[in-house]
Amino acid sequence: MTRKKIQIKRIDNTTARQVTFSKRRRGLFKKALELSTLCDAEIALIVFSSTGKLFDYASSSMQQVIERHDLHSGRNLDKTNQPQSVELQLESTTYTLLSKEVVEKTHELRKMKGEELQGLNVNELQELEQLLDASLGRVLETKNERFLKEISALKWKRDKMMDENQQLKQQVENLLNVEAHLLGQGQPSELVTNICSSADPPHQDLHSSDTSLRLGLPFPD
Amino acid sequence: MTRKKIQIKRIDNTTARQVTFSKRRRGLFKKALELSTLCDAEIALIVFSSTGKLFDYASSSMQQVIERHDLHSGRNLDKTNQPQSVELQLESTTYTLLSKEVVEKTHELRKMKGEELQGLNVNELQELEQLLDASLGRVLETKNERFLKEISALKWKRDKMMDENQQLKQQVENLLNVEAHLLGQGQPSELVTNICSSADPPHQDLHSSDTSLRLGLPFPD
DNA sequence: AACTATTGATAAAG
DNA sequence: TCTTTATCAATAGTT
Repeated sequence: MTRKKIQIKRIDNTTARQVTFSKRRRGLFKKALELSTLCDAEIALIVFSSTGKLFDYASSSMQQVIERHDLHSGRNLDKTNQPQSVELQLESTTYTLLSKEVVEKTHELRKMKGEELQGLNVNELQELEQLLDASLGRVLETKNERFLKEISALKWKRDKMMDENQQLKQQVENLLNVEAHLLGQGQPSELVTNICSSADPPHQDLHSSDTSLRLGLPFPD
Repeated sequence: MTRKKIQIKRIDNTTARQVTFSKRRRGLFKKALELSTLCDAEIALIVFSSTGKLFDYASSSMQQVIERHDLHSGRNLDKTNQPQSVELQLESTTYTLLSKEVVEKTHELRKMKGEELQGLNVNELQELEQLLDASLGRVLETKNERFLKEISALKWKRDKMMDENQQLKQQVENLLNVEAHLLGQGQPSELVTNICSSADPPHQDLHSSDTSLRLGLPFPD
């Protein structure tokens, strides 16, 4: 479909899979809407992501489309007799699966937090170590990016402020010159000298802003 | 979408509508199949043409997907009356909770694996870093314990073997003495000297067993 | 999240 | 309905 043709088979990389899911899901729902609009069709679309999140669309009402579908599939094993047992069976199956998933993910999380290492052999510990190390690396990298970004932003702001200061100083000087001229004096007043020197930052500050003091805090601006 | 762009609104011409329906329906089903395959999603698609003909697709089973969808939408708008509604309501609630838990844990796991860091601010990254660091520390500690344990066990075994060796050597010597006595010789034979020296480990081996070569492998004994 | 080079889908025509 | 073809749309890979 684009930069390269892809095989239609499960995408192993989790991130790539989620990105593709997001893109294609939108496309699919758009197509469903277009078909129902263009051709006056009644459509229901149900999608569960691999993480279990639900997305759905129905041109009319979901319940209506499903009932119409049930009628078509010759399923009139209706509601009043013993059908609920089948129904409940299905529900409990789904429920059981979900429960197992929760249990499994909980254990995995505990292992990743180093809280449940007893059951692991040395090989598994080694693997976990590598996983955590890689993860930590990514976290540090991301944090680093944020810091560098913040530093750039602050430097830019600082430079801008310095420029503005320069202009303001110039303005003040000009105004003082006018004042001096009006008063018939050749020297600027004491007051002015003080203002200028206190507004002028030391030069070494160019490479050591106070950003370092804020590391770890969310962007304070 | 081709020879000319079209408006997404009902196609009035019946023939054209049917032609478009046919083409787009195929496309839609293809996309649904691709999405479920590529992204491991559970999908159900129901389409009724304007003439009332049914087309459907489900990645697993239609009933299963519909069931799951019903549970998600926390429906108790059931079929008969409202007797089971209390029961189903409870199940729905539990189901919803479980589903949310799965989604939540999935995300947490992805964060811990460093695969989903975009949504985190610097503070959260910092916390995650600490968590991973602590976890990594515990894993390393556990691994260390295992290694030390293995080393102790091996040292103990080695010492035991050395003792046994010593005893055996003594035995051999005694036997040789007996032999020498029987043969009327005062010196032990060449053979014995060789055996003793090759069985005697060098002293520095006390502190460098071959355990290091097995680091990372499960207890080889 | 935005971009873009490519592949894919499809409107119109036969 | 099928095929062809000119175009428009979706999206995989990349940044």
